[in-house]
Amino acid sequence: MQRKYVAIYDELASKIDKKEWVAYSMLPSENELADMYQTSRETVRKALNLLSQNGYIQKIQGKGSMILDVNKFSFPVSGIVSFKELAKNLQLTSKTTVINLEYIAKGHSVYNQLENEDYRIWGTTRVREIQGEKIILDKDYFTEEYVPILSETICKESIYEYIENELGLSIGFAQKEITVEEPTNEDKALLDIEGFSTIVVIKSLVYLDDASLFQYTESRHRPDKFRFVDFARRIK
Amino acid sequence: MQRKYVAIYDELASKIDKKEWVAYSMLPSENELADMYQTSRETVRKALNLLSQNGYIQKIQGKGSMILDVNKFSFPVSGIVSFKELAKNLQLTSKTTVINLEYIAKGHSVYNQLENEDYRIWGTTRVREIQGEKIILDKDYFTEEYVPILSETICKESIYEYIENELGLSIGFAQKEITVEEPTNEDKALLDIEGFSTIVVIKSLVYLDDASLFQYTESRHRPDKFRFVDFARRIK
DNA sequence: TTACAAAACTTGTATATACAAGTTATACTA
DNA sequence: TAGTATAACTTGTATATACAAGTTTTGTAA
Repeated sequence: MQRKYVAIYDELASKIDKKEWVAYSMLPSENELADMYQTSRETVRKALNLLSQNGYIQKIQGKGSMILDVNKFSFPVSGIVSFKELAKNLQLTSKTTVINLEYIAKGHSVYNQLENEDYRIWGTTRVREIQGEKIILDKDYFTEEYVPILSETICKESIYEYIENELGLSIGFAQKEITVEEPTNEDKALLDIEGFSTIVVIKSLVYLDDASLFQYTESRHRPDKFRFVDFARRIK
Repeated sequence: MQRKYVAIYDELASKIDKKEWVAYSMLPSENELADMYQTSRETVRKALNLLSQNGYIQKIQGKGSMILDVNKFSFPVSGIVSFKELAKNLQLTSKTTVINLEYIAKGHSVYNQLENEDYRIWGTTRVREIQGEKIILDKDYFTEEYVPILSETICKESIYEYIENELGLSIGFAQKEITVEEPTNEDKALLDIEGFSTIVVIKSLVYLDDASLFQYTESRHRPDKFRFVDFARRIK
């Protein structure tokens, strides 16, 4: 199915991103949009709810839908985004070096994190260079159940692209935790962090569409280059 | 209006929070829930969408809605939550000291942050103590337009409670940015951060339901006590 | 028993209608 | 002119129907 409401969402979001529709002005009314897209009001409302959830608009009863300034904090890094997408969006020169790619020995704590005993676990360590500086250390773990084969070439390119396009897996959601820790010896050896006494650590559990636990990741960032942007709605 | 779908959401969310319904099991089907609550399937689906957005369930086409483990990272601090709610939920002994409460002189950068020239701006600085340690420095700024009166008593209690219950303002959404900075002299003077060379800074722009910009906040945390938990869905 | 097809479930999308609730413009009255 | 009531908009909620699409169970045939 084409999914009309997603198509409408994409088109409206694109117009807001490209500033064809300027912030603080009003969207056409739901009935007007329904006419424009030759669809029903309910279908338009599904598209508008997506826009609202993602911080594009604020709906005001009786008045209409106001377009928000998505660039207030310049660039949102929230959600699940891969490093490659990120670097491309920010137009930075970036480079990925694969430090390590191997099966993790049984008994390692990731076997608990991934709640898995039956399958072996792939582990890979990668250094991310931005503008020539080694800024980020990514440690990713996958169960062999979902990712049977993993090569250095794939790790150097985009693992997410491989997983979604080649393996046909569909990523659903992630639980993330951000903390600040002291650098480990590995951090000090692999990253350019002279003079820094802390590291920002983002631990993620990533799940597929069918809610199966699939990946555990630790992304370790030099604090001066770390920035996390979030959009949150008040729960009523 | 009673808003059936919110009532259903609250009841289901509560059962999952209290673990009356256990993680990884399935919710009753949408038709069964519609029967149970004497309502239509569409109304049930609105409640389930809220659950899905907030990380309570994963919907799987053809199978049903799986209950997720909300306590995977133990406690979600995402969304817009006040310090008082937070401390209560975590059952910590906490104390708030009001350092400062005054009008901010024109020319200060918050007049730009709040995009305001016509009204004066309230500024308050507060220290948050947890388990006897001075951990968090909160600097809040409000325009006089929406908050005409602010007292030390209100700041010592909950400003949000005052704003929502007394002033009748309805908070809509917030844009947040998390970064790591060097401590200022003020941080060093007011917080227990001997031996720490970094501070986690959360800058927030808070908006009302009608999308009007209302508050600017800087919440400055000692890094060892900082923890941010997030739930993110993959945008398809 | 096994394999396959069909039926009976599940959630997903699209449409239509009705009325409630909030805002704004209009028209009327004093 | 000023104020007020009304009408005409806006979004919000609730319901019903139909069919698409994915999963599981059931029943039948080999």
